[in-house]
Amino acid sequence: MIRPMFSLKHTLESGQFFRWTRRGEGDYAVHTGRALFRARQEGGALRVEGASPEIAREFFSLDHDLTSIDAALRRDPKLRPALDAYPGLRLLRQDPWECTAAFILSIASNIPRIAGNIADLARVYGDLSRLGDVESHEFPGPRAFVDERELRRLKLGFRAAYLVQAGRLAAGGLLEEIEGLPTEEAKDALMVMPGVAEKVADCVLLFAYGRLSAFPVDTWIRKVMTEMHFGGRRVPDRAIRAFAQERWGDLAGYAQQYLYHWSRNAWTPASSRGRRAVSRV
DNA sequence: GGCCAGGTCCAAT
DNA sequence: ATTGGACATGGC
Repeated sequence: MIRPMFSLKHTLESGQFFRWTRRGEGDYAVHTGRALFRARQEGGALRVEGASPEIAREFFSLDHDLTSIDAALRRDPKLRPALDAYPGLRLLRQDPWECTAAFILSIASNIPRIAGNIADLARVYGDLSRLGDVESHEFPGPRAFVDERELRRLKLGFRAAYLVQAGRLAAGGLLEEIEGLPTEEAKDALMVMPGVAEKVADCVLLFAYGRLSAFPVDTWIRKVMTEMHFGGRRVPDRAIRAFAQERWGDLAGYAQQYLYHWSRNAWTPASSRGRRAVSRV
């Protein structure tokens, strides 16, 4: 395969996608939509088994001109540490329903738990796929989620009701209609779904529909943005989104993903600087 | 053990 | 148009 600016590791491990397992250094099994494949990256070359190069190219957004995106964002000095930390990190193009469900499950949760919830749903409702020695269940279609009690037994909590109702709307074709809409209208359409408000809608726009201007504001982005750009004072999320739009325009989504990943792993907030070092896994 | 987690919804200012 | 709590569950 070609060798664009790309890091499989940084892309998969940046918290935008939950259906992967690491098999070794630079070696991953990926399950997205109906595609189960193995992806390996050694010395820059990307090798894919179990899916066509077209599928991989689409999923990993290898058509994005990341060299230009990086150069443009790099003109912002405050973004450089995050850009330098994760060269080759790309926004994915995920399956819309799978992505919507995943970020409904993300509400007031954390990455390990989200991944666990998704794996449970797939195990219970999804068809089994095989690729060599890898077994993985497909993420179930929107019609699978009809029984809220059953979902609560899988420990989805209050998210269970959201998932059932969002599934109903998705089964009715809502997510297909969104494809051709301008981003603002697409966002309004997504927000018709229970459990989908500004933040989740922005995640779906960014991670599934390739709307690179979308800027999801979660607790981490709120923290890093208020400290870096608002003097540490709490401001409405809409002010943060407006600031991001103004500063990064159509690349705000890329800025967001680098900032998100960086703020969780490398960034030391001024509020805790000078105290004991924070240790993370 | 209380607090917070890639929030959302609803009711009461 | 804003603000405070409730909502399930798990991890620290």
